[in-house]
Amino acid sequence: MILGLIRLGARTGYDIKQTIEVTTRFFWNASYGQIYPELRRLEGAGLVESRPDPGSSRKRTLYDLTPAGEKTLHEWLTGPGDLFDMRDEALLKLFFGDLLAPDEVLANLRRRRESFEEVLGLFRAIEARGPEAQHGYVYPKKTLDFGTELVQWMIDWYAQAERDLAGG
Amino acid sequence: MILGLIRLGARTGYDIKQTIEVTTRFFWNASYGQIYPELRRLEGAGLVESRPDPGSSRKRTLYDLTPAGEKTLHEWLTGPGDLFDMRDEALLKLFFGDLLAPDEVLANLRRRRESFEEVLGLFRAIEARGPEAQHGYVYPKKTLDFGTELVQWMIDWYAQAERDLAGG
DNA sequence: CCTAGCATGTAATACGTTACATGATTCA
DNA sequence: TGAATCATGTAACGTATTACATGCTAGG
Repeated sequence: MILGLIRLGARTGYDIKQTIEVTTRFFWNASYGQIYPELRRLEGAGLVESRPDPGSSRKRTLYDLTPAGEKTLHEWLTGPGDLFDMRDEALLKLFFGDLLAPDEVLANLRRRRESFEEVLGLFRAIEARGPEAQHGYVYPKKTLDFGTELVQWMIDWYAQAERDLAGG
Repeated sequence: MILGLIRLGARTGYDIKQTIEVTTRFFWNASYGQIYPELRRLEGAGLVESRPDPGSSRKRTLYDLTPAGEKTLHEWLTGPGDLFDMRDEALLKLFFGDLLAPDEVLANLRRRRESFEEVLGLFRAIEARGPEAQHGYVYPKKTLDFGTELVQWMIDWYAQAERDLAGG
C-alpha cells in the first residue's frame, strides 16, 4: 500500500497518512506507528529512496520509488493472494438475537443502520470534493463508488430486517 | 462471543471452536490460542463455571454461565459500541488500478469474483444442513442469510465492473 | 502572538495467528 | 490397527493501536 501511495503522489509519511484517511482507510488502514517504521524498512530493502525536501521551509523527508520498488509494487498488484476479512460486532449481536427481546434486537438493528447512514454521509462528502482531487486517476473513484453502494446496500438490508421484525 | 456461544449450547472449548467454524467465523473469528486462555480468564472473573464431564469417556471440561455471566452477556448484547472493520486486499489493488493495464485489472476483478463464488458455495452448503442444525434458534439463519446476500451482491458488483471495463 | 496543522517518531500495550505438543477415543 | 477426530493447551511470532513526545510554521 505504501509503495502504491508514493507512486500515486504521496511524498511524505504524513502525506501518506492523510491520503489513507480519505481513501483506503475503510478497507485498508495504517497508523503512523506502522508507516514511519515501514518507510525505513522499505528504504533498507532498497524499494524506496528518501531525501530531505529542498523547496520547503519545513523539515520533511520525501520518498520516491526505486526501480526495485516499482517492480515489487507491480508484482504485488498482479500477484495472487487477496486477503479478505471483516469483523462486524453488530452482526455478531444479531447472531445472538434469540437471547434478546424483539425490541432489543430492533434497537440494535436501528443503531447499526444509523451508523451506516453516517458513513454514507462521509462518503458523499468525500465524493463532493469532485474529480479535481483525483489528479487524473480514475480507480480511486471506482473504489469510492464501491463503498457508497455497499453501505447503501447495508442500510437497505438493515431497514428490511427492521420491517421484518416489526411486521411479523 | 464466548459467553454467547456457551449460552446457545456450546459446552467445551473445542465445541466453541467447531461452532465458530460454521457460523461466526466470516464476521467474527477466534482461534484456540484465544479461546482456551479466555475461558480461564472468564472463570477467574466469575462469569463461567467449569466442571469435568461426568457422562463422557473423554476427559473434557464443560462450561456454563454463572448469573454474573448471563448479566455480562446481556449487557454486551444491549450495549453500545459496535465495532466494524474490513480489510479487502482486492479492493486495495483496484484502488491502484491506474497503475495497471486494463487486462491486469480485469484479471484481478475476475479472481476476486471467483473467490466470492466459492464462498457462496460454502454458504449454500452450510444452509443445506437445514433447520435441524439450528436447535430452534432463528437468528443464526438470519446472519447466514445476510452473508449469502452480501456475497451475492459482491459477485454482482464485480461482474458489473468486469463488463464496464471490457465494454467501455 | 497564538492556534491549527504540518511533520516525525518511539514505547508500551494489546491483539491474534501459527506452530507445536500431547494424548485419548471412535470407527472403519 | 490405524486414521480421523475429539480435546486441551503453550510459546513464539507478527501485526497494529494508542499514547506519548517533540518541534516547526503558516495564517488569522
